[in-house]
Amino acid sequence: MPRVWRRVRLDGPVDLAHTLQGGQAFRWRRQADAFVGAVGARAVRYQAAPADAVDAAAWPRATRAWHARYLGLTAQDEAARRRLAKDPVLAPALAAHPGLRLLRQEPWETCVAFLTSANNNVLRIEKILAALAQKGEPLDAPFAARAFPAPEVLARVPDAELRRMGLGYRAPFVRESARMVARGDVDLDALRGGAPDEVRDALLALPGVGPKVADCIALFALDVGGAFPVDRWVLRAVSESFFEGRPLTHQAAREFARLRWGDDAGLAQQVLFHALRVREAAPGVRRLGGKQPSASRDAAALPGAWTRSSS
DNA sequence: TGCCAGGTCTGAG
DNA sequence: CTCAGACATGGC
Repeated sequence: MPRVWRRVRLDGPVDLAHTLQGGQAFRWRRQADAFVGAVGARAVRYQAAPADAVDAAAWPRATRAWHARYLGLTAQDEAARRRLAKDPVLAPALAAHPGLRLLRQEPWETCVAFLTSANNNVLRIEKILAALAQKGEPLDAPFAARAFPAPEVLARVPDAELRRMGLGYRAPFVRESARMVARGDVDLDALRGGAPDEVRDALLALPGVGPKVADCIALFALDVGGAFPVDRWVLRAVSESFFEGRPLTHQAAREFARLRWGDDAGLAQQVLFHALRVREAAPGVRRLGGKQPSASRDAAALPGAWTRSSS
């Protein structure tokens, strides 16, 4: 099957490093000044646009729209950002990271990624997903890229092999979830755009999926903007920024977010998470951009991004 | 060398 | 219903 490589200019500030390797997605690789990976059945290469790049109307609109959606560069995303900017407490963090976007990823891959993320660290999550991806179809690209293996495929991988990939005790979770999704017991696509509570409850049926992972899948893959995943970082951020550091339950943090930000809670979550992690520069956290992260560096947002994708 | 990692599951109270 | 502990694995 012939592949056409297209080069598309995307508008809007995108901080590729922080967006693609900031804990939302785990399969992007840095290649010189670009990021290579796969989204669904497309191999993709993202790169900051040259400063003198000019837009061209002839470039394929559909492809551009597709990438704009994936990278969180739609008009809706901009609107959400503007609304959140009115929150005086959130505004500084938001302004400090103008290029941080909310990705719209593939549901099944996101499901497995965050199943894997529980009680795990980013480096290991990346390695495990890379190993799992070897079960997927290779994509035609000038770099190594594979589609993420379908649930039917993962459901057939023996438990011992999954463990060998580093999944450990999560192996049966992945296998059983794969089986359930393959059977249609949980229809991920049907949950797209649903109400946060309903989507979450539906996802909780999957083994290894608890409240936090469910909200991650809802937010990063199912267009549930009001989903507010509460992990240790976000819990801390909410407590410190809004409750003077008082202890807070996960549920309380989530309800607070829903009340304060409504359908924009998810983007707020990403901003809070990212701001805290950058501030901490915690050990084990990848040094983004290969340098000390800093607000000024972030503020120098990229004017756009080039993409290549087979179509 | 231990501790820790974008939690979840389980059993006890 | 709330709440410790356990939980595979490997990086730091």
